[in-house]
Amino acid sequence: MHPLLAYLRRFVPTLTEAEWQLLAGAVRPCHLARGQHFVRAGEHRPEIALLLRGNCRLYYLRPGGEERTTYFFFENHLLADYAGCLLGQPSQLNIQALTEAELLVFDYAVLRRLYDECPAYERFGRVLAEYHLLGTDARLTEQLLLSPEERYRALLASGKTKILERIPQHLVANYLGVTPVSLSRIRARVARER
Amino acid sequence: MHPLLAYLRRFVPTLTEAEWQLLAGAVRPCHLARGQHFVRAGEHRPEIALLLRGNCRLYYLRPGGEERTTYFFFENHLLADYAGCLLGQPSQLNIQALTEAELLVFDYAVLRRLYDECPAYERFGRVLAEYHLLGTDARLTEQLLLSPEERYRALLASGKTKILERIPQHLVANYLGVTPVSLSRIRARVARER
DNA sequence: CGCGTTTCTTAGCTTTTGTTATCGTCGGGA
DNA sequence: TCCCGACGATAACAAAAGCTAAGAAACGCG
Repeated sequence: MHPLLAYLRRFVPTLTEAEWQLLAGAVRPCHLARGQHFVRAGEHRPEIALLLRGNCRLYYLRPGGEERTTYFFFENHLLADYAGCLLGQPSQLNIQALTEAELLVFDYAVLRRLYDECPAYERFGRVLAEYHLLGTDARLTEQLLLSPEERYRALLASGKTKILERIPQHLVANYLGVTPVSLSRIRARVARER
Repeated sequence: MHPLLAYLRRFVPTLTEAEWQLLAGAVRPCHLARGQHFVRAGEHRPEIALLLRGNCRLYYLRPGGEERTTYFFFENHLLADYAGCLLGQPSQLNIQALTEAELLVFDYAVLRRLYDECPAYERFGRVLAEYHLLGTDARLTEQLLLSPEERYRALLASGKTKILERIPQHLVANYLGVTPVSLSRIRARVARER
């Protein structure tokens, strides 16, 4: 099965072949070299991409030019400047390939039109937004409820081993909301007590 | 105009009177006394409420029984255990009235059925989730990018004066992810330098 | 009006984090 | 093979936050 169709059906199991064809023609492959950007702050890039292979990071530039990585993308996840798509504004964020990456890309405008023309896609849009809202909300709650050390332990305990296995530690530190030095100390503390 | 209809039309301007009638019959008023809960952790309460008057807080219970407030609701905002509605699970969170409050309530099951039966409501569900996702995402980003003092300054600079004017400071501290004592020090620092 | 609760500030002390810098290791590229 | 850059651990110091406690001010309620 086409990987994007499989992705859509995870959210809308009833999506028919005919409905899929409404989007299929707009999909094009895309390759990113390691270090290459999918979108940079200031650009407007109203495109949605399914990551087939490799991984990417989402980061912001702080005043002074310092980078802060807040999210990671792995195989079979969507990546996009979602806020930029919804608001029609330039991106605030940067998405960059951490490894070579293969994508399937389509214009947000196509999906937006399908929202009007086909209820199955409107449903997809709803369920997708709901799904991401749950994830973002859980992560915000974790930030507000847990200390840095507790957040690191929670990451250890959670199923997200891909982050710890495949992402450089100083980026994981950003993701947890601490400095790389601090995460190194936390790791030493946690390791010591076992 | 009925306040809930006005709310729906902020997200779906084309909603017709006939479509509104599909939901209108399921809506009932609800009153909360100061301190009373709309939902408590452990309960399942698959209901959506529009807050007409008063304000409420959303908080979690940490191990040990300590409360951590992470969100505030004001007039003309929806409140619900959204995750519990979507997942059909008991609530992880608590929503409590900080003042006397007037609500309009309807069952999530009704909205869920309208998703299937009426495209206008499916659209409402999508746009609502997208809107909340943008807000939650912005707040998560703020947590990851800004220091506590920067977050307080950002709250001062943002339009959310209602939070600072109408919410006790120790709850605002929770909302910003710091202790009440620490927020008091931050305020002293910020005030000193002007 | 008076009393008690809530709210906020301040202080002293401890713990953690941020900052800067150094060092060792690893890996890719010339 | 050599060199340079990226990555991570560690140390020393400064800054900030957490914790506990005490006191002042504001508020609600009887």
